[in-house]
Amino acid sequence: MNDSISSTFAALADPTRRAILARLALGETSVTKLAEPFEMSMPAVSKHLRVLERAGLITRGREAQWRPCKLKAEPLREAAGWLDEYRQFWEQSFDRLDEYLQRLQTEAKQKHASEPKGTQSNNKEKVHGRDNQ
Amino acid sequence: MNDSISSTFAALADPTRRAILARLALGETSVTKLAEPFEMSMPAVSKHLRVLERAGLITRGREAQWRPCKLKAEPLREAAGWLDEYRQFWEQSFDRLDEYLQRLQTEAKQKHASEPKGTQSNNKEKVHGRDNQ
DNA sequence: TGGTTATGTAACTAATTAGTTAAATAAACT
DNA sequence: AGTTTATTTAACTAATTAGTTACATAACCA
Repeated sequence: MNDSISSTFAALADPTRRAILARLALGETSVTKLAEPFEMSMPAVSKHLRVLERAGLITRGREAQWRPCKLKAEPLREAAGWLDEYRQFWEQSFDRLDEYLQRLQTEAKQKHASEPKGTQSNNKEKVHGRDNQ
Repeated sequence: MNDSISSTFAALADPTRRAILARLALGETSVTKLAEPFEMSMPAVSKHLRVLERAGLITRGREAQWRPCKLKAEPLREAAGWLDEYRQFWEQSFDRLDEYLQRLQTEAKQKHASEPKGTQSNNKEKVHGRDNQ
């Protein structure tokens, strides 16, 4: 498991490391600041940072006694590229869900035409969830 | 590490499991068929399948003595959604690379105007690599 | 020079992972 | 009923991971 994409996914599989990346998305910062939100020793955080560094997700500079960490998004781009090849599959299932919901809607209308308009398409948007993740 | 996205990324961190998903993208198939390309015992493959199943990336049916595996892309959609929040970062660095390459081009033109046209923008596309990953 | 602050390394532990072989289950075939 | 085929479970091992505490390094500050 020394290929680039494996070490990227492995690095992303830990919530602490994802939180660190989220913090770094707000800007470069020191190890101590990064460690603050976690109930965990500094060496533990240091180890997480090394994992992120090995995966190429961060770089570390030097500024006096601080080692500011900086997000490097290139491996994330690779990972997104890998996932993108499967996009058709989740979009396909949404298409089927759309059909299903539309059929439900049609059947409901046929049974009793009193259902207020717009309700179904609202549900559809929520289930899709493309905008609010 | 029992949250959905962590177990998804962890499942994707192994090349064997990614290869299994790639195979399943071509269609539902049996455990034995899935195991064929790998120099690895059946129980090992079986364990990989359990990891994928736990992550919700596959489901297993029953058809006589076969247990056909089927790709479920929903967790991939979640993972892609998580990554997408970082899209601006890799696009941003590309923007900077664009600027850099454009500056190189401009400087090269100023030094000796004999550089054939179109070469630089070709390089730019290759470095972007949005189409050929 | 000596103290403080920021960070990394060493050595250890417990839990998890990825593999193995051998045995169990379950359905089909004769 | 007995055999073959497909798959899973059990029991084990070696390697890796995520954490700990104690110590080391390195730069600044008085």
